[in-house]
Amino acid sequence: MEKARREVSPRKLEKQIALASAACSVFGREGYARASVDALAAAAGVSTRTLYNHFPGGKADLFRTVVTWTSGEVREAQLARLQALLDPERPPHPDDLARDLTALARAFVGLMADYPNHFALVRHIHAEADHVPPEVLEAWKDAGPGPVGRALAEAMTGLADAGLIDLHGDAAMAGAHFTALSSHSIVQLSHYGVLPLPKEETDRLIEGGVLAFLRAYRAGRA
Amino acid sequence: MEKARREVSPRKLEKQIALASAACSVFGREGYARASVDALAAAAGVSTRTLYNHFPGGKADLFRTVVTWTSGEVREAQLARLQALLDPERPPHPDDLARDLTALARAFVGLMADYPNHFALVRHIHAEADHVPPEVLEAWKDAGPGPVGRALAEAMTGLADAGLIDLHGDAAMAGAHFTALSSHSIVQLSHYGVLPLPKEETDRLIEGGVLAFLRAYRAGRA
DNA sequence: GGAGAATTACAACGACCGTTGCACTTTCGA
DNA sequence: TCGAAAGTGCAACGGTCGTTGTAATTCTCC
Repeated sequence: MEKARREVSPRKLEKQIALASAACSVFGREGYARASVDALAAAAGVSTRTLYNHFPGGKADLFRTVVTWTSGEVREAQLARLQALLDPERPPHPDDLARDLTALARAFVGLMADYPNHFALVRHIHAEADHVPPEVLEAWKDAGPGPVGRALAEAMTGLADAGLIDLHGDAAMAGAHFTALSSHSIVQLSHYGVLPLPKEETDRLIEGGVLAFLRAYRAGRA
Repeated sequence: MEKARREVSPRKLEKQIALASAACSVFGREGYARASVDALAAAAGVSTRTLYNHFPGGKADLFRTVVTWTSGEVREAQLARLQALLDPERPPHPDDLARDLTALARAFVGLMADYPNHFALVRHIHAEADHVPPEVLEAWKDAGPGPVGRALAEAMTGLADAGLIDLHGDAAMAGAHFTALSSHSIVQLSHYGVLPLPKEETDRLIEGGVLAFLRAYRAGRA
């Protein structure tokens, strides 16, 4: 958490991170309305009063912090995986394209299991979009889906430049179709990662999605 | 609403429908936790007390009823559109395949605009899956996504039998890929239909999705 | 060890909520 | 027209919640 909420001593930062981390779990599980301040404080092993000392704005203030913080965390993880598996500078060998794309899809889907609190929180943001302050919504979009979508579009452009795929005129759409095909069914069936889908089923859906993507976007077709 | 909650007089039924319809709007906008019983009653133009007369179980009872009722409504609408646009008995002419699939995708996306309350409610169900009684979750799945997914798979099988598409071994997955490609981006960008996406952009995304689907599934390819 | 900051426990407040009981009024069919 | 069924307004209950104040306690670092 490189961006401190308010320029403060390292000791305060530690507690604030503990609070934000615990709050992410509670907000994700309960949602904003149901999450009581007492529960938020207890989850961080902290008295209610110190929560208000660190976040003068109370529950809303903490929520705002949590959203931007966790969104940044997950974005970094996602960008790292994308960079590692599909570096635009070093396109894969044609024979490895399917394998690499499958690995990328698996990595994306795996994020839901690695950051369940974050994605639970995002689901609540989606549902309560009307009640979330617009600035928070913007912060989330800027910290999460925005950069990732752009990076994925870049990666697709890289693959196209290497002659591996045909963008059919729209790199962003190709990226969106990749995530749609590789994650839509899994998100649907696993209730956004809540229900544990059998691993073999997950693999089958991912592989099917990647194959469909390649049929639609592999270079050298009609 | 052919299935009456409890076998009752027509007069009661009318009020119960009014209550359920209004409650769908309130629950969708506020979520379960935030929706107050007073607000639910007021939205139906009814006193709090009569709400409890019709739904002895109170808020939870009303919520249960609303979920199954609206899910059934939307399912019927969706099945009707699917039947009208892609009757398995009468497959389209090959030249019309792209046009018909585009129309179907447009119809599916249009549902979100036609039943905004329902989809808002579904979003809340997704987010609060932990707090929704399992029976309600099951009722929703049985009344909504389940039959629609099966019908779509059937339609895909029909297209394959007519030699129009190649299922690549899995009709259900083909159907899932169709909905993924045609709706994923729009759902994402429009925040589940909350933000009004420009019509031209919607059309562009739908058309792109259908074209990608056809590249992946049209018959007579490698 | 002691100054000063940080944290705690505790009580209290006003507000809202879900639910119920009761007496009263409206509605509607026979 | 009458009588039962349905609906209403109101008050009240126990409960939870967000938030704040205060005084006592713990921790950290010089």
